[in-house]
Amino acid sequence: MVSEFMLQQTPVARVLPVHEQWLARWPTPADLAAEPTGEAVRAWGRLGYPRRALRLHAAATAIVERHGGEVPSAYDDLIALPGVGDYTAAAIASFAFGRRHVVLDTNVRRVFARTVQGVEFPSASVTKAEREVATELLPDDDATAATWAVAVMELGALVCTASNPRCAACPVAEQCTWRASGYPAYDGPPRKVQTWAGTDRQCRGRLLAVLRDADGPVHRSRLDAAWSEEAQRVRCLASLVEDRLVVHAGADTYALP
DNA sequence: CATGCGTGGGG
DNA sequence: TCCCCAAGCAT
Repeated sequence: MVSEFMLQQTPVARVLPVHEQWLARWPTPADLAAEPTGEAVRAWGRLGYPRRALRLHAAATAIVERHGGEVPSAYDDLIALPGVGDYTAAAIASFAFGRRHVVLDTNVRRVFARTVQGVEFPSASVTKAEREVATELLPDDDATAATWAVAVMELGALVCTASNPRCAACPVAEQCTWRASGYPAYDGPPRKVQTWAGTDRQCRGRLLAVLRDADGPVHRSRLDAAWSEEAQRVRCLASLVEDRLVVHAGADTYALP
């Protein structure tokens, strides 16, 4: 569950060391739930999207309150937890508990887009037809379905990659529609790339990094020095407070919660 | 359904 | 150098 939260939009290589330290410090949900949320934010480090740290902490708290401290195995219980959506609920139920679920992440979607649909990339959002294909291909029994889910996902992550796929090493290359049709280039709507320089997201990251790297509360002037554009800085600090990633500690000081 | 939300590595 | 991302979620 911890790894799934961390892997939501963050590459595996960057997750590994943080995941290891996290589990050494908080081996159970109760251990994490007993800490202030700010400790989770600090331990999250530079994985990005720090709201995931708050959600993981909130999920740990909910697990203690609603499930006796044990991570639930049922999809419906999992998806009811903060920060757990369809993918994460299915992944935990399947990978950790061996249940039969359609695990549909970006890697799996790409594998099916190529092998079944014959296109280079899947659509921007999951379609009904796409989910039906994934459901139909899923093996019937729990154990085989769970193995299938992790196998297809690894295939997408390691072989059927977004760029420079290693088709020579692909076990289903002979069955791949995209390959059979001569690797037609992607011709859908342009895939959106998120801007970064000068955005609120960058500003928030800078501000939070100051607090993360400090031992205790920091003076407003330290935050002022981290971002020169005042209106944006003020707006972003307010949004961080609103998001509970930062608290107003004193008259002119801020801290992690 | 589109948008906002971090970060640093690789092509 | 610069661009494109990488195992989503909540709103």
